[in-house]
Amino acid sequence: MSGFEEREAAWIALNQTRTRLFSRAERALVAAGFPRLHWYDVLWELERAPDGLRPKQLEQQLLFDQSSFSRQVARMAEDGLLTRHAAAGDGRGKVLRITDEGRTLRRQMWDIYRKHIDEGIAEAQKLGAFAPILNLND
Amino acid sequence: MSGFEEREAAWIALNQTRTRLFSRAERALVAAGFPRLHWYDVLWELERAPDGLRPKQLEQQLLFDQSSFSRQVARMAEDGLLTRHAAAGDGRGKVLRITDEGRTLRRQMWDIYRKHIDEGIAEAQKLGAFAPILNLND
DNA sequence: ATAATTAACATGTAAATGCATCTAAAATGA
DNA sequence: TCATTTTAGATGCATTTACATGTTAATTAT
Repeated sequence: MSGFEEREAAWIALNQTRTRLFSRAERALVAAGFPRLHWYDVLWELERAPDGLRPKQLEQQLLFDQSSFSRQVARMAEDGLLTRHAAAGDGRGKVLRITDEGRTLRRQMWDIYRKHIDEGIAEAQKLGAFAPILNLND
Repeated sequence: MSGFEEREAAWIALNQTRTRLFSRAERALVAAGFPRLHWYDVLWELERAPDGLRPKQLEQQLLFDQSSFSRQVARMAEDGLLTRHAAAGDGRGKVLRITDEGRTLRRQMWDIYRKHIDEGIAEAQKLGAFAPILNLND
């Protein structure tokens, strides 16, 4: 049985580990002239959806603010990373699809992101950062 | 020995769990008329430092951007949550100290934050969200 | 000692965020 | 069917962010 303090400790560990890795990966991406990680997330979800996705759907999945996401999509469309078609059967909506350019960018970003995930998780492990999470299960 | 794909999976789990919990807690705080969680983080670090902290130190610990943190501190000072004294022995620097008002706000925010940590971690556990992290250790 | 470099923090500015609001199109229901 | 409500997405606007740069003080090198 894990008490409350263990959940707190697990959260702190979780949060610190993720923040550190995320921050380093973003810095590396920006330093290499690439966009930030939330661009990556959008590209990744779109790449996994061959039939495209509705903005609302993606926005909720990625926990974006609605208006921010609307503009995010506009920026990415302007950069040629995705297209916005009118949604068949729903005159209000759009369907987003990744472009070849988007796929290429995602792959390039992944090369950097992957390295940081590998290093960051390995380091966290070595530092025992996951111990509080493991402790939840006793 | 854990291979690379396991680190990826652990990262995805980590990231999703933290993002979800963080997002919910922030929504709840804002809905209750409180500031966002990075305000909380600053207050918490200051509360644990009876002699105060230098902005640079805090900024690096919390992985803030330098200029953003400078303005963040200015806002919090304006709201009476912390004070900025000249640093003894360093004419360039400041020392930040939490105020009583800051302590009160932190405690109020914690009541909400704590609940979300408890629920969020418990839910993640129930959903098996930590499995990929546990898998790292086989 | 003093000149050159580095460090701490602030600020100008352009871009991003998020709340409130708007428009147009479904869905609901009387 | 026609009026009401809800939903998808865009946009105006004030706040926030982050890069670049400025200012002042400490450190280092000559």
